[in-house]
Amino acid sequence: MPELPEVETVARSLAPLIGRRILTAQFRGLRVLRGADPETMAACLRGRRITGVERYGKFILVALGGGGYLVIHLGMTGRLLLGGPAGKHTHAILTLDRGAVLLYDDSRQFGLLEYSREFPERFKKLGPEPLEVTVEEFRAALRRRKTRIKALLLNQDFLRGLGNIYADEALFRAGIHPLEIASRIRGDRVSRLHAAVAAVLREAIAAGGSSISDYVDAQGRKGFFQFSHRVYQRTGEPCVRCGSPIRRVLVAQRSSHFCPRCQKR
DNA sequence: ATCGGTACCTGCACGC
DNA sequence: TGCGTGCAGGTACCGA
Repeated sequence: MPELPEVETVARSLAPLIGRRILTAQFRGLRVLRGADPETMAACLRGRRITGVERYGKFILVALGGGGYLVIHLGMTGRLLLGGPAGKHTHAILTLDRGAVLLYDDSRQFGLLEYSREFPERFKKLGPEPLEVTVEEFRAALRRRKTRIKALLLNQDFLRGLGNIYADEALFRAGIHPLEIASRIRGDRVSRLHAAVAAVLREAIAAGGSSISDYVDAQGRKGFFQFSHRVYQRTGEPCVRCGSPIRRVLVAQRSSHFCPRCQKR
């Protein structure tokens, strides 16, 4: 489900929580706590006021009054829902004042919930925000890497927030083959890729993200950027630009979709 | 230090 | 109906 545009949309949809106080926190599936003790976690949250909700890469950072953060990563199938009944895959239930309830659902349990007293240590190694990185920084970083460009775009230490959908879509827009070696992308192609990444992310945020199977924001609304995908999961369909059938290759064990004619190596 | 491969989990679509 | 296979928005960890 969640890459930068989806996480941004979810974070925005959590705005109604700002100013609310957490009354109780219950945990069921413990895997998403990654070994943390559920009682300790609940005690860290109980009685705290939510002072802000922001996105950092693909993470959601819920700031708590008096310091400290609830750090959330949605993994592949995580959902935050304001209200609604708890289901089979509900792993956390937070009750808040004025009757609000926040559920964390995650069927595959690749997501993460943690409490952090300080700005999270794990954030320090992440790369820049793709919507903030300058073309000069982007160029310099590309030059140092010998890996395939698709794998690099997925690497959160390079840029924080891109995932499989938007990496494929950005490469298509820039006319770059997913197997191209990063350091061999030079000149105009670098600026084209830099601009394509920003453009596809901005458009996707404006569309509320891509709802591939069951992604919804915290208020249950679907995104509609899936209707604007040009290559992602369009294997065999004609390229919107040249009509060639879209192909699929594995790069770093992830499906990569591209047009063999518009994206030559 | 970097890189690619594998593991982690559940659900779904598909062919038989 | 069921069974096996492959695939899915993610990251951590391992060894080369």
